[in-house]
Amino acid sequence: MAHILIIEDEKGISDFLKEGLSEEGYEISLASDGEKGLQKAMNNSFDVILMDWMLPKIQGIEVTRKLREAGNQTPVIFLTAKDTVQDTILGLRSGANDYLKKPFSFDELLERIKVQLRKPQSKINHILSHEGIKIDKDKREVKIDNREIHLTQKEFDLLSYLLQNKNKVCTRDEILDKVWDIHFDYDSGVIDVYINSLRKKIKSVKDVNIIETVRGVGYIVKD
Amino acid sequence: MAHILIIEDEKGISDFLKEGLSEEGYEISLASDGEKGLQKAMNNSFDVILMDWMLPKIQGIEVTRKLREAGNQTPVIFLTAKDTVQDTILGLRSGANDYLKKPFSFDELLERIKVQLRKPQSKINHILSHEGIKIDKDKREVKIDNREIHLTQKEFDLLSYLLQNKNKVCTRDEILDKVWDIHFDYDSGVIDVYINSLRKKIKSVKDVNIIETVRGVGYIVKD
DNA sequence: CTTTACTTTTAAGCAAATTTTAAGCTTGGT
DNA sequence: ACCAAGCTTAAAATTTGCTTAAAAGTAAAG
Repeated sequence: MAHILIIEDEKGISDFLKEGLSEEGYEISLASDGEKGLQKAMNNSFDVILMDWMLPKIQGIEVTRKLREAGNQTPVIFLTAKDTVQDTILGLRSGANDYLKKPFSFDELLERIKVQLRKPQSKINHILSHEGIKIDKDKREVKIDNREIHLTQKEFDLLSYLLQNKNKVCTRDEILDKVWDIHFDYDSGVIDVYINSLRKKIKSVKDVNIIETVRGVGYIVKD
Repeated sequence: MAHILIIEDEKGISDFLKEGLSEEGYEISLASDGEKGLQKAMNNSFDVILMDWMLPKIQGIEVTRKLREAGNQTPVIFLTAKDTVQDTILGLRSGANDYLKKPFSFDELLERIKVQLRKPQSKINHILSHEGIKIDKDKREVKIDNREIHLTQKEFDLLSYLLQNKNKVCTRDEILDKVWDIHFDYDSGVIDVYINSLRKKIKSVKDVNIIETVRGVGYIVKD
């Protein structure tokens, strides 16, 4: 689970935060002044830092600035009583990622922490796989048991669409709509031709038929 | 300069935003309802989206959700009169990156936009390298096996962009958008010409072809 | 202001790959 | 056995990308 550093000198607040966040499953570290906070932040890798503005030794804004100068990119959320627009701007400009004015709602804080924890982009959704067939949407590459096969654009789009809707029958209309961008009623044999060519290309590498036809309706890929 | 999409139905507000942000040097696009907004957001690559909550056709929260479902990671900042904690949480949970309650300070908005525009990278990306090809973005210098080759500005930008997106197909639209700053549909052979010239210059020093073409889509540099 | 060197864009011909059409053939269900 | 739906194949139509050359645009130097 994610690891959060709280840099806050008022024990009441830090205890309250620690308790609440622990309950949510976060691992918490505390620092009671700017100096200790900076040191902890530099020597460990936290997922988020909650920062007070007014702190003993070094002010929060200065801690943030020094962190960024040192190349540390850990998301910083200010939690502070300094509530003017000017303060907010200074806080953000020092390198913080968000700025919450006290008193704040704990639930909102939770949600804003989650925003910072979001992965910039998970590749997870860009790779589909099914029985040894791997589709990498970024590279537009298809591998069967690690052997690459070349698909044309439409073949790739069609196969992706079928795998994306695994275990669900894709009707001809849906396929025409989503893969061919044809939104009206249209009758031609294109789909048949492409299904055929996909099956052929797959079979040339591995003797399976993953695309079943559902007579009168469309096609399906089952687990 | 960064490109911002404003999805907002009240003309007064969108005009105000457009004027203020243009003055700051941002390029602005407008959408007056959720449907148009979603469409624009999907078909272009913006750097930030400013989103109203209550919109004709599709609500802002739904637009955000659909964007994220489709894998679009563009930062979204809600600008809305819905000011309860519960609304904020719903907004952020739908996939937004920040949430500002009306009336907000324009200066704070500006600063929060800048937060979203911050690149999550440091000096690492100033030097790209790939199979003996080294690009120094600061010096705008390209070396292949330590022999320098001269690239024109556009050639340099294009090669940088491709290397920055290593292992991901760069579509022609994306390239036109990011390298040529052309944000509308445009058909010309410029990209082909530049790819050709890049390949030629690289080959004149080392007999490799790092730029693969993905027919019907774009180009990719693979590891 | 004009020249010159260079960069960027346009345009056109060509070759090759992709996509669509069409026609005959197979198959499953009644 | 019949018929419609689906399969297979090959050829036609279309699109795409590569390559060149020339035109248009820019900026520095004379």
